[in-house]
Amino acid sequence: MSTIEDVARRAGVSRSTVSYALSGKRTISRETRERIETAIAELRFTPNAGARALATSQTMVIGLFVQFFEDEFSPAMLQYVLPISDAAREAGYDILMITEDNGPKALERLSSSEMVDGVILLNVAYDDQRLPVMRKMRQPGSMVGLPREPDGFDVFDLDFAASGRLLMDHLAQRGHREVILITPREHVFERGGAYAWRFRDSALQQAATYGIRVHSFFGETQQPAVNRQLNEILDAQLGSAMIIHNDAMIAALPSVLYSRGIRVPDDLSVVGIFSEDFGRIFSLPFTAVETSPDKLGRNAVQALVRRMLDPKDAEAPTLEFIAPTIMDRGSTR
Amino acid sequence: MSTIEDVARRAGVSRSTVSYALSGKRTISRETRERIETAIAELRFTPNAGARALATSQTMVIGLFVQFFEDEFSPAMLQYVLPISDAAREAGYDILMITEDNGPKALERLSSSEMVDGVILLNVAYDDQRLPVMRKMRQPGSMVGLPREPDGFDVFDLDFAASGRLLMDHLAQRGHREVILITPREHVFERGGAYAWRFRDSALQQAATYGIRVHSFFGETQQPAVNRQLNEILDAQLGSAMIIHNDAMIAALPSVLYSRGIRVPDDLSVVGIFSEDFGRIFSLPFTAVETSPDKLGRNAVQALVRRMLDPKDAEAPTLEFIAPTIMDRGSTR
DNA sequence: CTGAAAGCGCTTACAG
DNA sequence: CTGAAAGCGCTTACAG
Repeated sequence: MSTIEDVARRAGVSRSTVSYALSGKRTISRETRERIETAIAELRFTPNAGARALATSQTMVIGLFVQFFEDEFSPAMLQYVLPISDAAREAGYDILMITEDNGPKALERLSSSEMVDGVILLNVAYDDQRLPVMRKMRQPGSMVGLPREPDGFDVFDLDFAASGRLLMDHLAQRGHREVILITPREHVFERGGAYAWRFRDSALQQAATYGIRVHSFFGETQQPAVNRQLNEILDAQLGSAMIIHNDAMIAALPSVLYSRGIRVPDDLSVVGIFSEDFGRIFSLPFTAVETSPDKLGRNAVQALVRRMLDPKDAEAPTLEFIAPTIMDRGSTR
Repeated sequence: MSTIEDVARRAGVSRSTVSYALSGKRTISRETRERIETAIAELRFTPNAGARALATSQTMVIGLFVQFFEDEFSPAMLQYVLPISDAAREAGYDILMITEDNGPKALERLSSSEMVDGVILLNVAYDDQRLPVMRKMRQPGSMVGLPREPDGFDVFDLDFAASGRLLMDHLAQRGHREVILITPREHVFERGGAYAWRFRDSALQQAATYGIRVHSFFGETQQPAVNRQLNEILDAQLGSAMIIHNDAMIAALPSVLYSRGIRVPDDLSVVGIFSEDFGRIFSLPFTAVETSPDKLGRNAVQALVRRMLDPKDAEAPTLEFIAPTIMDRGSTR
């Protein structure tokens, strides 16, 4: 690997001139610039990242914290990770991916060793243990998921409350008076997955205004429990429509419906909340609120990049709830 | 952020002594060591990663190259990424995740800027464009997937040839004489996904030794084409058993079978090749060869760590094919 | 058992 | 328009 010194010698200039040619931070005569450029090309020179980080206090790396919970359905995570990685690269950043169980400790380590210029937290919980660490570190952070005290950070999430209302409206308009609601597992509520109760509570409230009766269940996330529970719920014949806010349950639903000979929407109306990608992978024929993981991920990167570029800029942190949209796949009547 | 200088001053020693206390590379008197340790704790000191990398020429970061192809089913990728990330952390390394389309360019960039100590390539193709870059760089690499010329690298993959034979044996033993084989998409063969033909060709060859007739199809990977094709194939009633080497097709199969009233194994025997995790996520009730993505990922990390620790050690690169094992889920008779 | 100093490869005020 | 030099925060021979 050649260094900036090698380039300078070859081009017959000083190291500083090469550096400035690279950064464009001062004007270089055309002739000198060309000599430098050919030297760089011939030597295949790329600045050493560690040296540059040391000199500039910038690593051009973003720490991405991915959490996997037993009580959640893992395939959904990739839909956030890929757009984030792409958006980061477009902005000139690489992604250091952290999957450690001990998030706070890992955050502390990345921050104090200055390995990253900023971090993105995925799947943030209401009383997320990583938040206290975030408040103390000098690097900015943005997050997907709503914490109890979002102040000071750029927070992005789907508007789950509006989503719950929207789906209930959808069913109310079609005359449904008794609805089955399947939520995430109870444990998700307990450990502070705010999306779970934000969606459920608003759906229940909206149902009340319509006088709709709701039968609510905590859904399972692992087979064979998922199929067993779906069958039990269908056996009970509790309503003319179902709202499913649970990836594992809705992924398993088509085969259960088939096996029971239940036709959608003729025998039962079904709506859900999942991303277009997820729907395609699992061939889900259900009308649903689009969860837009790509948009959430890209927004998180964008906000973070703005803060990393201009740490002084105390521009008010954004708390952005993406408005839900319904993708009608014809599964209601 | 405090530096080693701050620690040294507070402990009343020199910077070098602090550094040696940290690395344990020379004996420090008990008293001095304790003063240093308390100073480190009080200041919450963590060595600056960039400075350390510059001084040692080691970043303690592994570059992980993840490729997503249109012709493949994406949810499977996570099963490799997570075990790799965990194994890397256990060995003291962080993961820089690269998802760029232009793999060779990204590899060049990481290597020449010395951002990583080594790389892992996932989903390697037969004539992978990243290989030529790998040969020129000074960092070691290991890979999952079989390239045309694996020499010089640590390569790990499932033994797909043995897998094809194993499944054909399984069906032959149960008396099947006419078998449907569904492979990856044709495009996977064309772009050099060696796992595709290694599996198919050995299955066909083994069938020939038994005198079994095989109807082979390139499977689709996107809905609604997947369901349509499955229905066409089932309509044709070509055999008493199916071998499916295609994640999207086998994930969609249960609902198609249900909708047609085909019972497994009474009406049709089905075997596949997928990981336990994948089977659980998609609730697949099919006997299958276990693809062991976690083992492959961990082995790749292990081999890479060995080489990173001891670059001189020209120990012969390993080409390891993991022996397939069948997980019997009772879907054959 | 410990310290002073060189060096890793950059960037950027300071000077001309 | 360009160069010499200090400095970023570590590690590690060299010396004692």
